[in-house]
Amino acid sequence: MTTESAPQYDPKAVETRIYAQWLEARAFHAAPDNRPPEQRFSIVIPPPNVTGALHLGHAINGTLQDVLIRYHRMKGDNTLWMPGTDHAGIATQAVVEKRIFEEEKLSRHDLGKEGLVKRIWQWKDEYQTRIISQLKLVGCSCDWDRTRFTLDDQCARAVREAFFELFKDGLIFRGLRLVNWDTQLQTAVADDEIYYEPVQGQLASIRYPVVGRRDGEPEFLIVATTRPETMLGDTAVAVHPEDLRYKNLIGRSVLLPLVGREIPIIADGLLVDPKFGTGVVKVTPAHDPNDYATGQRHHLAQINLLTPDGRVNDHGRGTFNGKTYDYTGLKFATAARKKVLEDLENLGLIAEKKPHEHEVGHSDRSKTPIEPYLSEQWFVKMGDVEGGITLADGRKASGLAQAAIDAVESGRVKITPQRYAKGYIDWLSQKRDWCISRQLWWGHQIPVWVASVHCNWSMGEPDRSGDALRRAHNTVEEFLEESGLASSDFRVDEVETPLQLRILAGSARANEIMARLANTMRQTNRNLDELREELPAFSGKMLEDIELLTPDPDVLDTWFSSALWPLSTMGWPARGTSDRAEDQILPYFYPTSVLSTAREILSLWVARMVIFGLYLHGEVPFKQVYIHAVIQDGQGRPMKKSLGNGVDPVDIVDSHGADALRYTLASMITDTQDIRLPVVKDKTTGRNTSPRFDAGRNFANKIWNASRFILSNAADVAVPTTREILALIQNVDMADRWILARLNCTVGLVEESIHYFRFAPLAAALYEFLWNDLCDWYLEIAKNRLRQQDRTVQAILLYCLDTSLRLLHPLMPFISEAIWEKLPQRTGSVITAPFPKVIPQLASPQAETQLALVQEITRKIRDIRNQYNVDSRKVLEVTLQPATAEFQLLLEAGRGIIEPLSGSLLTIAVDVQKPANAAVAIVPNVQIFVAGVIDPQVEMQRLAKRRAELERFIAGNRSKLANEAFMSKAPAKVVEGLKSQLAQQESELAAIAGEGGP
RNA sequence: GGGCGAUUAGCUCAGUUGGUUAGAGCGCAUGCAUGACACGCAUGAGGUCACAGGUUCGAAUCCUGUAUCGCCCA
Repeated sequence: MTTESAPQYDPKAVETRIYAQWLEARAFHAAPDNRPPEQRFSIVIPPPNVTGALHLGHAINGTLQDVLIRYHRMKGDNTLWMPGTDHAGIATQAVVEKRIFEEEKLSRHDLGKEGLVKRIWQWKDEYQTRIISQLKLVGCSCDWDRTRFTLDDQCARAVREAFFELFKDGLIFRGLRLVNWDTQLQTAVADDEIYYEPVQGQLASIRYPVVGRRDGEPEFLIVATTRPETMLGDTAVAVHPEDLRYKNLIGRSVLLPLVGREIPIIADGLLVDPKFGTGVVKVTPAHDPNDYATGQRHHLAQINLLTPDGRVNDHGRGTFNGKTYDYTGLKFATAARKKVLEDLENLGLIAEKKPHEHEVGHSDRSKTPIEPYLSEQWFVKMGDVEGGITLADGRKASGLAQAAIDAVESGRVKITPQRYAKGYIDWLSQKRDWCISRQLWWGHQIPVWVASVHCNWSMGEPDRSGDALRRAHNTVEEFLEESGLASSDFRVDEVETPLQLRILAGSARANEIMARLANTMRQTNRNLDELREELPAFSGKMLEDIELLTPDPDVLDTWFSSALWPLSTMGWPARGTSDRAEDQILPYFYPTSVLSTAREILSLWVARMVIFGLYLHGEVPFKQVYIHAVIQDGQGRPMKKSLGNGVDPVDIVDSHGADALRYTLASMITDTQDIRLPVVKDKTTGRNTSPRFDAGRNFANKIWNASRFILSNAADVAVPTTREILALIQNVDMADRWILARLNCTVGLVEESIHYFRFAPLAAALYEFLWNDLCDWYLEIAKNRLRQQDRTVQAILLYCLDTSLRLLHPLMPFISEAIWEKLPQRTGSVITAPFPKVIPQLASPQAETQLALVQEITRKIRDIRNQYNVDSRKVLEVTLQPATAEFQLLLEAGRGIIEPLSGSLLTIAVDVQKPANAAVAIVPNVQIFVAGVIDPQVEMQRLAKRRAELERFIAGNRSKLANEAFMSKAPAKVVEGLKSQLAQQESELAAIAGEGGP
């Protein structure tokens, strides 16, 4: 033990060492044991993307989770914090591609799929290491032994199983739908990966000739569009059914310029606003979401004009007025648009062109404009299903989305703050199918294989019901069974286009076998011997019937694996069948206790975890969702790389220490949705920081010094037990009683704050007790008594310190451990010390009232000293005149506090005379006279100010008490309070008047 | 367009079911090298609780509307 520690707390000197000690002690590791469910606590970390390093938002969430985790660990719960990272499909691929292009001028096509994926794995290794080391620097006590990655084997197994289960039950399907298409990365992207930007464009009005025009009818219908190139794919024009201008034309048709296609004039009240523009709208089902919906309503053809890389395909040509127009190969929204406009202009079919600003969706990853694109994708069916669905626990639900809605509405999952539940439910209520396929290289391959039936014998029999497919089907099943797979490992069905079978690999082994087989079949010179070696049962018969076996080229949306995170990290689909304790974590720790995350992924991630949890495992993934506030800079802008306003948590750990970072962040986290952190550039390091973190550093330093003081004054005393303290308080003075009551109160506040996720009040409770109560008052009171080696004070101080360190530990783990080590006769680590409990016998409202009076008197005397500029070393002669003998006793008891802390010598008496030339102050029931400092003018001012205040209060209170409505309706307690307050104010005023004040 | 949130001291924010004189930290002012701490101590100044109505004996708090800023979903 060392008591000669430095006068300034140096986080660098202890943090690394202490973290290593915790790891060494395996303090973060959790394994199932026989504790009952109510004594288990688990959190799965929202896995940070391996895209890049952590930012302050991660530090906030890491801090909050660690507070909960450390608290529950100390409470004696079996506590698991499951860590890991997310492969973040499109984001990571885009970042790595961009980096490789910048540094080596190589595209993904130059590297090839294998080459690129290898490079991304390198990137992932680097960033995962970095992310984990950052979390460690912040002090996070995750069970690192269990660290998972969404693309590792265990997670991949869960993904395959989940896909298989959903598919089997008809909840995954393939369909031709309009998706958001990134023409640069050439993949579908999710709605949340799109940002909208105003673009200065042009609104062109185009004339479509009416076919078979009759007298009195217009020659043209005029449509306005900002995307004229899409007209090539128009399959209708729409008017409002009630629009008298066009009523007669409904059911007729127009001739599509340039293309020469006759397209119908339809009536649609949803698409068309008759008051807007000409009241005629072109309909391009394959290139606009609203038009797509219209097309569905009216069974219109969908003509896709795009190639995957964003050029016009073969549909982009036609003949009009005897002339051929061809746009194939042109970039859709640029070159094709220009040429379409030119050609229309030449034909005299442009009625008007005017500038028009509109919002254009851009891909968040490639920054290029998004095109709505009609393509074949995989979807999870979110809506209600006829006959309902069966969840893994046997319960029924009308559909996946509905199951997740029910979970929140029934309270099985609680969302805090509650207002966010609405957004969750609203989003799910749309029950929109979830597009889960992405045309990327980085991600989970969709566990589906497509077998093309051999042409030799299928010729002439291309119908679905034909023998050919049935035979192929049987062959595949036979083969798979011969390969040693159970029928539960795969599924062959979904005959989609003639002569193709889909084979779903539902297990790792099935997937592996399919890959081997596909590989063999791809070879021109099929080396069957090699395959036979591995699969002895392989007869070769398959090759007669199946021509080609190819993997589905797509990967899964990242959120698919993220949605499985609570399950996959705990080993699902293994359900703890083995005897090894390590395999039992799913039944033991699932459902988890809390999920802490930011609001932006409430629907994308949280809702989907609930869906998969219920559907695949029959249980919600977490009982509580806590949505934390989002950090912004001082101007309320999000912290962004492009704005250069981000603060790196590692920089703050470096400059202020992890505890200061954690404390400061927690102190800012309230129920509001945003928190602002003024950001400044540090002049010496050039890095972004914030003066706000000084608060945390100062607090840590205060704790350090208070501890130093206590330990140096009680070095040879053991920390008393609660029992010893309870014996002691039978015979202690008011300050001792008071500080223990305050400590006890703080325990309650801390527990309550953590329980309700109120992190700012948690930080405030710790601060107020340690700084205000303990340091500012009790330590000062104790100083004299310590000089006399007062054993009671020593014991109480050590008891307070010990309890405080435990209370502090969840929020400020390093410093609490560093000081804990110095506690006399203490063994072990604070990380596993029992968390303090509220002890009713320690509460003492009486001591709190008594000390409040003593503090008030002390402050009044200090105030007078200050106002009169009396040297701090000069001892003041002060007379206290209590209202009653009872108060006289109280003041006598407080003498030992007031005198040293105000630098005064007290005379206390009920019937004392006010000394001449004394400054006066009044607190309830006590008059204070400070002798020998009077300056009539200053005194006059002091009293006048107070008198004015009093008169205002008194007037207000009197009028309230005179108000009959108030007296009859206000609760008695309030009236009583007001009356006694008024009495005090009146007596104080009288006292001031008695002084001959103004 | 729909939903949600914010507006309280110079700055960043508390203020739990309406009830005594609206609080904190930083900053500011004054004084202080005091045997834990100047990353400190003591004291103080500083507020028409965005605005306008309403409910109530009583409103920062509840209701309605307005303004400004922001977020989420389309």
